[in-house]
Amino acid sequence: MGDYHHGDLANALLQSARVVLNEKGIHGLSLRACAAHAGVSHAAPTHHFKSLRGLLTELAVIAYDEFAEALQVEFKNVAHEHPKIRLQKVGQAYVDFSMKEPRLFELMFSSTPLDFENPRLKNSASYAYQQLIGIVHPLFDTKEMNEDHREQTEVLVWSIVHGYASLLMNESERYGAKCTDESRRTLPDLGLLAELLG
Amino acid sequence: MGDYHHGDLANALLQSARVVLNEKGIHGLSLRACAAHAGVSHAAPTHHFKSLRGLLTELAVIAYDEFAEALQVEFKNVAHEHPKIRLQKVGQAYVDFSMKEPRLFELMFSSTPLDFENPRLKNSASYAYQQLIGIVHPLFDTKEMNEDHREQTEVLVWSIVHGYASLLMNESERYGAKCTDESRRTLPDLGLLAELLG
DNA sequence: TGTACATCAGTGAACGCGCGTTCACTGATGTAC
DNA sequence: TGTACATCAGTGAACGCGCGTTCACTGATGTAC
Repeated sequence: MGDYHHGDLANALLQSARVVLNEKGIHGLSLRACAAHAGVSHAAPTHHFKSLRGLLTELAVIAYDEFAEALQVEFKNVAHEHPKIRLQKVGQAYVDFSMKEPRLFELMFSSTPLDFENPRLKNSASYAYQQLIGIVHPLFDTKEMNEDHREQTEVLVWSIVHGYASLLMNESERYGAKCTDESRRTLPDLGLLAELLG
Repeated sequence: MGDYHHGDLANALLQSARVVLNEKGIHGLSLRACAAHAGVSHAAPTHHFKSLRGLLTELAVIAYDEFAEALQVEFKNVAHEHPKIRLQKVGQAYVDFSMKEPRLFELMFSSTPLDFENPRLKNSASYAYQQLIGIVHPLFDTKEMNEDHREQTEVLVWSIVHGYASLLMNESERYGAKCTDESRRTLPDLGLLAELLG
């Protein structure tokens, strides 16, 4: 049992952190809890992470990478669809991720104290953003729109899917998973907005 | 100084809670911190709030009420405008509130453990929601849309403004207030979406 | 108007809890010769 | 191939911190008579 020299405790701790995160939520996540789950003394994590914040930051890197990956996969799945369909489907993938990994989603987007100066986190976060925004670009091909308006439109699109995912998460956290039935999990047809605002 | 019998300590504690919330954030908010700020012994709050959760819930009621009030005021200001302008402006009021009171906004919408069984909170929260959604209704007058589609459209509109406010908050929390310059604080023209999606 | 007394609000000491952090330590590893 | 030794990873006891909660208490209030 003298498991001195774990080999890759840093990663083992991140795995444990993820489990603890899912079981107890962000506020139940502590260095000691991770150490306990990894079966290691509570002082061990300090050798690998400066602080809880450091560990959370590394976990957020994983979260953003998986998130970007999920968007990327869907992006490829719908490569040959009409741009509007692609937007709708990748938007749905965004929402799906928030439901499949609510705690990771929370970690990325709620006001958890992460170290956004960390270059790896910066990278992963902005890469994930690019995945989403990349979806909007093809839609512009047939439009005449100046650069400012393009940017604003991108942010609006991001706002829709992000807002929908956030509201859905609030709902399911507050009133239980019962509310998150199929119809709620489905991002409504964005064409409805064209109808309303047109 | 023997300030026995404060008179209205419950409200004083809520005021203090608000100050502490703004100064130290949600995670710095504790019953003891509120008591200290109110100049009262740390055991006093228990006489008025069952728990920290109870106090946060009461504070959230205030937050939702002020939020609804802000939307309501703007709603009246623009009563005679075209429905699309009204939507845009009330949406802007939503975003403005999130910038003016970021901590209250966080309290309402982040995964803070509030007691959503509390009838007063239920009331205030759903009332605030009605304020926003009420804005969308006039837009339907000239449209033919079935009930399902109306509901979905309402949620989409809510998602836009909520998502925009959330992303803005993330940005300013992470990178400081410098990023929240005027142009960012302004909700982009929703007509851009009609252009994109139409 | 005055006194007795029940009620209520706030006190302050104490409890146990989980936390991050520190520290001297110990045991495993791998390299130098 | 074998031995000495530096390095490194994990240990476990200890520290101080802020927290919510409890408890017997005390002082103010207001009502009954």
